[in-house]
Amino acid sequence: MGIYEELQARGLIAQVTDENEIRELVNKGNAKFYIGFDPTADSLHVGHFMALCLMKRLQMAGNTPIVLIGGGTGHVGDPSGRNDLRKMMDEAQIDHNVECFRKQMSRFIDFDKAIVVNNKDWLLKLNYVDFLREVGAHFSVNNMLRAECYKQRMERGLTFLEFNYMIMQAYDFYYLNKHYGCNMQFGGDDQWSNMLAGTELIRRKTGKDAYAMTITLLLNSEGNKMGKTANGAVWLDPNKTSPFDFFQYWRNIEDADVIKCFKLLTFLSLDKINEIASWDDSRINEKKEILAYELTKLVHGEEEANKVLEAARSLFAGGGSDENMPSCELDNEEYTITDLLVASGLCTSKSEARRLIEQGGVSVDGEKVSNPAEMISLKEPRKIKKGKKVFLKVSKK
RNA sequence: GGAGGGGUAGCGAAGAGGCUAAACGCGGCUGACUGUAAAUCAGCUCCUUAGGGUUCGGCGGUUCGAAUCUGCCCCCCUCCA
Repeated sequence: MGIYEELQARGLIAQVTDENEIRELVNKGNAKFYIGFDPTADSLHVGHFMALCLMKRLQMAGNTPIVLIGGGTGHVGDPSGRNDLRKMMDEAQIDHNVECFRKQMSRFIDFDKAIVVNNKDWLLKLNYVDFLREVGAHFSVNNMLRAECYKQRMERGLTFLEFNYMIMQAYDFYYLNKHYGCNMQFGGDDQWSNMLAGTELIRRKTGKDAYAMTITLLLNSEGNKMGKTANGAVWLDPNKTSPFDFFQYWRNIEDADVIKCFKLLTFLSLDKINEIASWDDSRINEKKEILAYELTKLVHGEEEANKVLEAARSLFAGGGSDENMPSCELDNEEYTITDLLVASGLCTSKSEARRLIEQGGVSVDGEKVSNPAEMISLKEPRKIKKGKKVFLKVSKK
């Protein structure tokens, strides 16, 4: 089974421009492919993670990845927040984000065998009129408006800036094709029309074919994007999403999504995954634990994954060591339980804390607290439980 | 540039002078049942020193009283140019 068939079997492939050509290129290790990442935040998230895994898989099969970081696009800023021109990221912020991306990516991608580029190196230099003549002339507005990505925006309104995004991305592909011999682009399924614009541009400018393939979006069984929580994305940066929370996110996914996540996100072999899938449903929790462990290991390393696994087990299964449970340190020696919840960040306001206590959702060292004014001493570290799944060990600094 | 329609809690959306801290839905939280799942059911969902305080794009005005009326400003949408 070639890598292409493996990707297919895992359900990673959403759309392709030319299946036979792509299979041939990829299976023989002749693909020089790029995936673009816009540095809109200082950490990658789960959505990027799938793309990185794909890169890694293809790299392991002998193909050459090109990581394109969208420093140019970052400069333009996210058009959807267009009344906030001031919020536009400045050079330093973008460079910072780019650095964070590089660092996180190095865990997945072997940079010695990969090419890393930043599209600001060519996009920012473009001359408007030259660009229009060389590139803009090849695009039909009529066609562009028919593209799904714009159709959806047509009702809400579309700025000229946003409208040009497709052309910029197409130009990236063309540029990489010309200067690096890049013959393929991968991206999320929502990028499909932008990617097609690129293959089209290359064909028109050079007469050669280039290929595009999109990755399945990570959706749960209800059709919502995974990797999002009420508090935002699930980040790969341990300072933004702690390894424990990261682990718990996957530990708590719906039953119906478990095997899909194994296939799309882990590096376990398909044989192994099929074996796990064949296990009886009574072992569903075991499956989830393996999934969470594998992903945590990929993102945060084996040592961290072991710690977190142990912490989760001891918290939920009882017994074991509490050494690795999430913890925080506070200034004072004594707090009311209400203040403690706020000071530790478990609640955002005293009202919320009080409510939680009144509803019976808080316990300290295993004992339910019902009085919002109860004093809690931190002479010894205390174990706070909020709801059923949130644990925190609190101690004095 | 002209005409019209809008901006209400995390989101969607009611409310059109006091009965409104603001219906309803989604989302979120807690509890029950479970398997750290889903579904279901119940409660909660601005802040608070529990007296109150501060909210309905922004700043003023009218009024005993304004999310509701009014002046200006900002932003969004639709149509016309």
